Order: sequence, then structure tokens, then C-alpha cells
Amino acid sequence: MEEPLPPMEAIDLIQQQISILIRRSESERTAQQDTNRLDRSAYLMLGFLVNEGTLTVGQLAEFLQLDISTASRQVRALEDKGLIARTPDPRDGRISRVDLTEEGRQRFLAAKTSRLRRYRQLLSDWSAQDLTQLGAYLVRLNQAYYESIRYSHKQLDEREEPGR
Amino acid sequence: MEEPLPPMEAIDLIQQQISILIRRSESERTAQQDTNRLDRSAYLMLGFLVNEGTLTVGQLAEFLQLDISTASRQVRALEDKGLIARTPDPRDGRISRVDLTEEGRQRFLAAKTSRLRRYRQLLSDWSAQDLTQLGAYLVRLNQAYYESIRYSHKQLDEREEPGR
DNA sequence: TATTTCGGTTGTATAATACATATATTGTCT
DNA sequence: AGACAATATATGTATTATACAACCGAAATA
Repeated sequence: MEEPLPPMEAIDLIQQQISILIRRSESERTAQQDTNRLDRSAYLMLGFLVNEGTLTVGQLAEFLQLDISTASRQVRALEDKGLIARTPDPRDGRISRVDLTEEGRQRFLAAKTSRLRRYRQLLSDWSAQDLTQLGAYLVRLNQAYYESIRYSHKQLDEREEPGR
Repeated sequence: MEEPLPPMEAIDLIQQQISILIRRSESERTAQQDTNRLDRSAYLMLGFLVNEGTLTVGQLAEFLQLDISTASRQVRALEDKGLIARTPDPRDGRISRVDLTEEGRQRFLAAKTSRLRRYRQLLSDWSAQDLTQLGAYLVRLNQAYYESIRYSHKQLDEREEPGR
């Protein structure tokens, strides 16, 4: 009852379609002339700041699954554009606290509006039911990815301190 | 009437989750030590050749939504690795016909098996029903993207020859 | 036959990324 | 307190994937 049909074909399809989805999204990256556009990492970074409030560079790297050096450069790029501001943590001089500027918040919202318009048009003939369901599936899928990554990190940590 | 419930939240969620999905997939690109691994474009390119048979460089570029120069370089890279072979078209000296080698076919299948294993583990607690449904949604989503791109190209063409 | 179009390649530039190393601050141990 | 280790971030360097522009040779067309 739990596997009425062998789901391997479905998994194959999912895997293939995700590859295609990702490939296409890369091709959109450069092709955009939308002035509101923010590249994906910038968009996600600002989005995390909108949702989470102040974060450190390291936390951003962790959320975005970026090397901290990459996160650091992105933070600086956004700072140069005036979208975020760094302030030193008063308690710990090593830490930079990263905040949105008002400009950053507005740019994020503008970009989000743009994206939503695009997606709304793209998905215009989907039923509300299907949209909700797809959203839920994607959340679940991302969650699964996230857990599998956490798990492998955990294993790594344990390996590094075996006699703990 | 066209929006019985406000699906904006669902669309927002979808858009956000796709961003996350894509970001994560990029972080996997470099992190892999899987020897069977093929980078995404190579994987898709070989996959198209498996499914479609012989293709030209231009067709590959079109399928992959790559600039033809990029496709050309990728073809050469795969040729250098012995995974594909180019033969000149006997009827039209400009065209290179791109084919899989036996080695290429096997590498593709190995990579596919690897991917499937990973996805099967990732999705192990999904019901067959959900897997099938997610696959269908992804196909539909990619199809929508594809059509919207075709549409915008068509408009562009019409703009270029206005008095047609 | 001269010109244009077409398929593909090569030159060049850019962006996003990771890894190794450096720097400065904080924590810890004797 | 002083020395050393750990931590948070930044910088140097290399790689990779990509696009655009310029080019080349073959084919189509005027």
C-alpha cells in the first residue's frame, strides 16, 4: 500500500527536473535587465536579514551555505551599495553585526515584488490548491536537504573528536 | 473569479523555496567528492544525447539554454574527456554532429545511478503518491518557464521585423 | 559571382565561488 | 600576567561557468 508503483521513475523524474530547473535559473541570472533585480545570493542574504534581524557574517555564511570568505565579500559588496551596514559588536571586537539599511529593505521589497510578479504570471493557470501543495513540497524537499547536510556534518565532527 | 483564494502567500513561498533550492545546489557543486559526479551541465548534455541521439552544438545550446559559445566549449571539454565524439556533417560542412561515445554513455549512467541513490535516500520517507505529484509539478513548472521564454523570444523576433 | 546568412570557434571579460593564509580579538592554562 | 589556542573575519589567489563580440569557413541567395 505504501508503494503501489515503483517510485524509481518518479525519483528519476524529480532529479532530472530539478537539474533542468537549476540550469534554467542560471541562464536567467545574466539575462535579466530588470533594474530591481538582485542576484540570488544577495536576494537571499537580504531576505535572511529581513526575517532574522541582525546577523553576523558567519551566520549568513551558514544560512547561505557559503564559505565565510565568500560571505564576507558579498557582505562588503552589499555594504558598498549601501544596502547593509556593519557595526562592530561592542562585546566582541572580532564580530561584525550586519544590519539592513532602509535602502536595503526597500530594494529587497522591490526585488521581491518583481519576482512575485514574474512568478504570478508564470503560475497564473495553477489552482490555489496546486500552488499550496507545490510550496509545501518544496519546503519539505529543502528541509530534507538541510537535514542530510547537517547529518553529514555531525558525522564529520564525531570523526574529528573520536574519544570524546 | 480568477483568484478564489489569495495564492500570493503560496507563490511567495514557492519563489523563496526555489531560490533556496538553487542556492543549495550550487553549494553542492564544489563540495562533491563523488567520482561518478558530472557537473550539472555535462550531466544534462549527456542526458540529452542519451534521449535524443545525435545533436548539433547549436541544438545542445538551445536545449540547455546556453550561449552557443559556452555550449561549444562544453562540447570540447567532453570530447577531451572522451565522453562524446564530433563528426562533421557530410551534407553541410559547418555542422558538427555530436554523439555519445560508449564511455560517455557509461559515465552518464553511473552518474545517474549516483544521483538516484542520493535522491532515493533523501526522499525515502515520501509516499509514492507525493513523489509522483512532485514530479508532475516540476515538469509543469519547467514547462511554464520554457513557454514564457519562447514567448518572449517570439516577441523579440516580431519587434525586429515590424512590417512583416 | 558577390553578398548575406549560418553554424561554430576563439578572444576576452566578469561573477561567484573555495581554499589557503593572514590579522586581530578573545579565551584558557599554568 | 604571559603564552598559546581558538575564533571571526578579511585578503590573496585560482578555478569555473558564463556571455558577448569578433571572427572563420561553408552554404544559400540575390
